[in-house]
Parts: sequence; C-alpha cells; structure tokens
Amino acid sequence: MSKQYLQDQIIQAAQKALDVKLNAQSIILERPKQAAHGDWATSIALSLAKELKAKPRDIAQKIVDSLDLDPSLVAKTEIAGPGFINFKLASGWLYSELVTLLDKKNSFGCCDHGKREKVQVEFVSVNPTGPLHVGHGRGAFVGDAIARLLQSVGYQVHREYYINDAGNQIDKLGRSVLARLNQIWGRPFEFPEGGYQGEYLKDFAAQLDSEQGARLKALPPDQLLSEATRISRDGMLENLKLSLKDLKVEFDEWFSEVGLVGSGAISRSLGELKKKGYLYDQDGAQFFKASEFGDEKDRVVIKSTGEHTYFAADIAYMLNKFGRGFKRLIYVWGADHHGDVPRMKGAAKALGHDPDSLEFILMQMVRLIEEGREVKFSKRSGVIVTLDELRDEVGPDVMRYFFLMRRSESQFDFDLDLARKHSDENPVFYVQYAHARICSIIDHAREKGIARTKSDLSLLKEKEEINLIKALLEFPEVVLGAALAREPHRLPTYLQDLAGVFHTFYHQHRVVTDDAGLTQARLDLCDAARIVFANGLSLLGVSAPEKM
RNA sequence: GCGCCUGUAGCUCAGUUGGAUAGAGCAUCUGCCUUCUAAGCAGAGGGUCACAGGUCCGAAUCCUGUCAGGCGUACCA
Repeated sequence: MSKQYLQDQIIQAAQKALDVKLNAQSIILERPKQAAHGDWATSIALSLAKELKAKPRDIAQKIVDSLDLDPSLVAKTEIAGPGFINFKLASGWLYSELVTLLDKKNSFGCCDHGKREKVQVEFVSVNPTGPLHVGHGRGAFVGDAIARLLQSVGYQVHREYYINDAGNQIDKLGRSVLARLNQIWGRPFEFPEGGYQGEYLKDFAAQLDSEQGARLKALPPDQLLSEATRISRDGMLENLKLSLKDLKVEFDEWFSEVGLVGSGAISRSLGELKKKGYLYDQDGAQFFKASEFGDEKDRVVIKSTGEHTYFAADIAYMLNKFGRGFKRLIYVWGADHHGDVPRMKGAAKALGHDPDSLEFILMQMVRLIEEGREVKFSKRSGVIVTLDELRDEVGPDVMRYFFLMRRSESQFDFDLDLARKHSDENPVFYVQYAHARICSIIDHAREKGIARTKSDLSLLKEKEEINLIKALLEFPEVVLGAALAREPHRLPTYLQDLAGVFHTFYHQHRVVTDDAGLTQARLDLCDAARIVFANGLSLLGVSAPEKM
C-alpha cells in the first residue's frame, strides 16, 4: 500500500536528515481535500518545528532532500504552504493496484488486521415480550454492520442475542396473554398491573385460542398460566427470530438467561465477588461495591425478595463470555443504558479482567416522525410501528441504509413519510443505481459480442478515469477505519461519494466504443467499480441490484 | 443538582489521529436524453461551524465556561 511505503520512507529520511526517530503512528499521512495538493500529504515538518526549533519549511526541505523515492511509484514531491510535504503518486502505481483489486474481487477490502482474534458482539437482546419496533432497528443494523466489518478485517466474530427469558417481564407477558384468553372465553379476568396492553397480544391470544383453545380451557388455573407463559414466550421469541432474519440480521447464538440461571453461573459469579470482598448485605439485599470502581454508587445484585437483578445476570454472562475465550466484548446498547457502563466495567475489573476489553457502543434514541410530529411508541402502551410493518412498506434495503447512514452518537429522527415514499430522494438508490448501471454496461458489451481480453490499463488517462481509480483504491482504508472505529456510517458516506465519481465518469466517457483497446480497459475499470460497490453494499447488508 | 450525548447551509446530515479555500443529499434556480440506465450529469445561490474565552504555527475538531435539546441518575427493564 502506498501509505505504508511513504511512511517508511519518511521515517528513514527523517532519521538521516534530522537524526530524529519516528514511528509509523507519528507520521500522519492524509489525503488532501484539494487535488492540487497531491495524493498524500504530511504535516510532519510542522509538528517537528517546535522540538527542533527550526522553521517548518526548512525541516520539510531537509526531509525531502533525503527522501529516496522510487520514481515509478511517486511522481512528484513538493513542499507547500507553511511546510506540508505533498506527494503525487505515479500513474503506474495506480494501474498495478487496480490489477490487485481485480484479482481480489469479493475479497477486496478485506485484510487480516484482526489476526483471527476472537471478538464477541452482543446486540438487540430485546425482551421476548412483543414485536421489534422502529427503535430497535438501529441496534440491530448497527450491531450487524459492526460484526460484518470486523469479520472482513480479520477478526473471528461471534454474534449473540441475549434472551431475557427469565423473570418479571416474562411473567407479565404470560399473565397478559392469559387475561386476553379469559376475555375471549368470557371468563372473569383482571389485566395484570404493568402488563402488555398491545393489540398484538389480542391477536396472539385469538390465534392461540383457535389452535389450542379446547386443550387450554380444560387445564387447572396454575397449569393454564404456566402453559400460557411458555407458549407466549416461545411464540414471541420465534417472531423476533423471523423478523430479524427477514432483515438479514443473523446470530451465531441465542443465549438464554434461563440457561444461565440453570447452570448456576449467577451464584458462582456472585460467590466469586463475595470471596474477593466486593459484596455486602444491606437492608436484606446484596450490593456490589461499584463505587470502588468509579461508579456513582454501589449496585444491587440480589434484591431483598431474593431475586437476582439484571446486573447480576449481566455479570455472570460476562464471565461466561470470557470463559469462552473472547478477548473483546462489544455491547451494542441504547444510550438510555449508558449509566450501566461503569458498573459493568467495575465488575469486570473486580473479577480480574481488563475493563477496557469491554466496549460499549451507545446509540442515541430514535424518534419516529410522522406528518412532522413525533410518534410515541412503547410496547407497554401498545402504540407500535413494528420493524415488520416498516419492512413491508419500504423494504429492507432502504431501512438498513437509513439506519446505517448516521453516526450512533447523534439522535436519529426516522421520517416515516420520507421512508414510505420509496422515491429517488433516498440515497440508497443513488448507490444501487451506480451498481445497476455498471452491470448494464457490462451486459451491453457482452451483447455486442465483445470478448474480454487482457487489457492495457495505462490507456486510462482521463481525469475522470484517474479519479475513479483513486476513489476505488481508497476502499480498503475506509473499511478498516470504519471497523476499528466501530463506525459503519463511514461506508454509506464513502459509497455515495464513489457513486458520484462514477456517474461523472460515465457521463463524460463512453465505455463501449470502436477503440477496442480502450474499451477493454474501461470495461476492466467498470468491473473494478462493480466489485467495490458490491463489496461495500454487502458490508451494509444492502442488496446490489443488477437492474433497476 | 450531577453524569453522558448532541448543536455545522432553509431541511437532513458528513467532515478520519487538530491541517491548506468547511462538504454532500433534499429543497430553489439554469442548462443536458436519436448514442452503454435521466433513480443520472454540469452549473448557480445558500455558512458568525450555538455563544464567549483559552491552548497551538494552525481549531468545526482539544480545554474551560455559558445557552439550547435529548437521555440517564431504581431493590424497573
């Protein structure tokens, strides 16, 4: 890679000319915004000025004089402005990297940066008490995209969904369904306090009645409740799995809280904490000394009722993950849980794990906007726009792209009207259109009976061609950067830029012409662009249509 | 009150570890389809980067304060 090469050369030159030792991290190479400033630029002379007590431009000059760059790789080196050193790459280098791109095909953009390190990503983990709504979509898509990105840069990624299938909420679900059943049967019923009031449970109960009503009606009350609970929990979970699968969000493991409790992991984890002196009893409850690890206060792990808290289960689950050999645990959470981060890191530290190996991706809230006004949604109140409904209206591609376009830290207003329009206003079409257009060109060439031969890429000399090649070659850096920063939104940004560069090329130059050699070269360029669009979209889980 | 996130064009948002003249889409206006997809291209207008200080050769980016919005501050999930 060109960046690596330049970094090495600058380090050597600085050593030789100025007798300073630099490492690769300190050589900041960036792509200048303006083409006139070359392909790569470094401000190293500016940052060394203070330390060396010399003028930045003089330092730059000394470095440049000592550089021994291969002219077939770097065409021009110059000092500009206050002391930037600008590099212009030789076109031959671009062509050889383009060949590499064409050879790598689907794996272009992948690398082995992660060295097969085991990383666990936990996301969604919504209680199985109702359908997924629009607010859950963000976590689902961002978690999925982060997993895809990490996988592509060489990590061994394990995706998990933690199922809260034990405890209060499931009880409430069961009682809510039972109430609906009794309602249908004309039996006296009382809706549980804080139960789930949504329409979806009426429908669920009605279907349950039609399928197994006779059997259920005959059960004694206790058994009826436990049956209703079991059936509704399993049913809700099954629906969650289907919804996510339809949106191409998949998991390697569905991790059950019931299983965790049953294995005794929670009491073992708490025992461990107790042994180390981090637990104490107060008011009939057990507390973890979170305040010793920077949290605001100590946190309850066992309530005075004897039940464990979510936090207790989270600790046990965390230990379970470490026990399976994961070096890094990524939690994709809604920002409303950010207050839980210090206690989790504290528990990790208390149990002898590096708190920095726990990583929390906190996503700000999603607001649903319809007709310019915010729509409140909540499972318990029952007003829901489900992910399923949205998918039926706008399709998975639009949804995924929409949710992945924005940084996680900023609040996201999901404009229902705009999403429903399904119009060309949506940027996902802009990117997909570029891909479809390329496929169409390649088809056109095939229909004209043009046989593909090995091309001479050096025929690609036009400004728009060079710009396109450079933009394509940036892709691996974008992927790696997005993966390491856990910022999937960088991909849509890049792909939109790339689409613009491609469309400009397309309008300026014909691919299939009478010039056989040039046609071959441009078809190769199109192939390269198609590869990058396809790879980029696939990392987002968005389809790359061949026709639109 | 305290903690976390956010504030960039009329609207929705990008802006890499501080870099050279702050970008895109939508909206508005002007051109471009007998030639590989016009879901496209070319161009124009539009900015006190919330505000005030500070650090730095250099700040939308880092620090402090102020203002505004969101979230959190449970033996809830």
